[in-house]
Amino acid sequence: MEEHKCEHNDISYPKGLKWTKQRKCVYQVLEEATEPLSAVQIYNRIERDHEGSDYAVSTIYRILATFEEHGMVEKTTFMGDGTVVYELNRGEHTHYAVCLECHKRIPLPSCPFAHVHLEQDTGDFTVTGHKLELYGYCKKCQEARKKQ
Amino acid sequence: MEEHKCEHNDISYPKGLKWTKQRKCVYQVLEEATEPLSAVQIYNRIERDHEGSDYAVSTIYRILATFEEHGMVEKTTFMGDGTVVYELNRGEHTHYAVCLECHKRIPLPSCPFAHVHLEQDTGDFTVTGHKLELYGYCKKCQEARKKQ
DNA sequence: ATCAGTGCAAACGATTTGCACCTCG
DNA sequence: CGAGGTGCAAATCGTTTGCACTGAT
Repeated sequence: MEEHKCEHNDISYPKGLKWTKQRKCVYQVLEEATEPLSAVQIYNRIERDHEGSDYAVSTIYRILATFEEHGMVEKTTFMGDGTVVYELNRGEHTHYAVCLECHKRIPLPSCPFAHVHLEQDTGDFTVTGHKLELYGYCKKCQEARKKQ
Repeated sequence: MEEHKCEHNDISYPKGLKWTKQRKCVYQVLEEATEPLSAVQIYNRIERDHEGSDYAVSTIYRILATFEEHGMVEKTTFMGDGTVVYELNRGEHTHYAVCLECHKRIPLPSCPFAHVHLEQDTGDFTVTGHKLELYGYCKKCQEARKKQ
C-alpha cells in the first residue's frame, strides 16, 4: 500500500516487488503500446522481441495481476465483446470512441464529466471512478458502408 | 429486419423465428431478471425451474446470439473484469452505478448525455451509442469499510 | 414435409493453478 | 540464504462448433 519507490531504469517501481527481467519486459511493452493490449498480445510482442528466451504466458498473467493490484496498470474490457485488455496507468483520464467496424479507438478530447457532479445524483453512492465509451463508425468505415 | 410481430403468450416475437419452448424459457428468465445475466446464469435458472428437462448450454448461447441479432437483448460486459452478460432490450436507456464491494447495480436517474451532443466533439466519428458506468461504494459497503 | 432449432460431445481459446526450480535483494 | 518469482504442463472456465435428430410452422 505504501508506495515507496525505488528507481530502476528510469521506472519508479513499488517497493517489495522484485524488478525481474520478465516484469521489465511487460512494463516496457505496455509503455511502448499506443493502445490497450491483451495478455496474449503482450506475450507475443515479448516473444518477437526476445527470441529464444522462453517466457510463459502464465507469467504474463501473474505479472499483470500484480501490476493491477499495485495500481500500475488498468484492466479493462472492450464493450460489446468481452476482450480483456491492459494499459499502463499513466494517471491521465481518457475516454474513447470505438469504431464498431475496424475497432479503432479514438481518444476523446475531454472528459464530459469535468463539469458534472454525478455524485449528487446518485444519492448514497460514493463515486470513485467511471468508465465511458462511445461507439459508432469512424470516417473511413462510414464511407465504406455507404458504398454497399 | 422488418420486425413484423406475432403474438404468443403476450410476447411480441420477430417473424421468421420459431417460438420454441427453449426460447420461451430464456425470454422468461430475462424478463424476470432484475439485472443482466450471463449465459450460464440463465442456464442454471432454467435448470432449477424446469428440473428434468434437458437443455443444453450451447442452445442458450445460440438463442442469446439470435436474440441479439434481432435486437431483443443487449450483450454487455461488466467493466473491469470481462464478465459477459445479457439483458432484455426494454427500450429504456439506463446507466448504472456499480458497487465495487457487493456488485450491486443502482440505476442512474437520468442519462447525463441527454443534453450533451458529444458527436460534435469527436470530429469525423458518427456516434451510434454509448456506455457509461460509474463505480464506487454503496451506502452499506461504505459503512462496512469504515469499521475496519 | 421442410428446415430452423436442438442436444450432445468434442474442440477451442483464454485464464488459472500446482509444483519444482530459479533468482533478486 | 530465503521468500518471492518463474516455467511447464495440466486443469478449469466460458464459449463455439459439427453432426445427427427433432419439432414448429
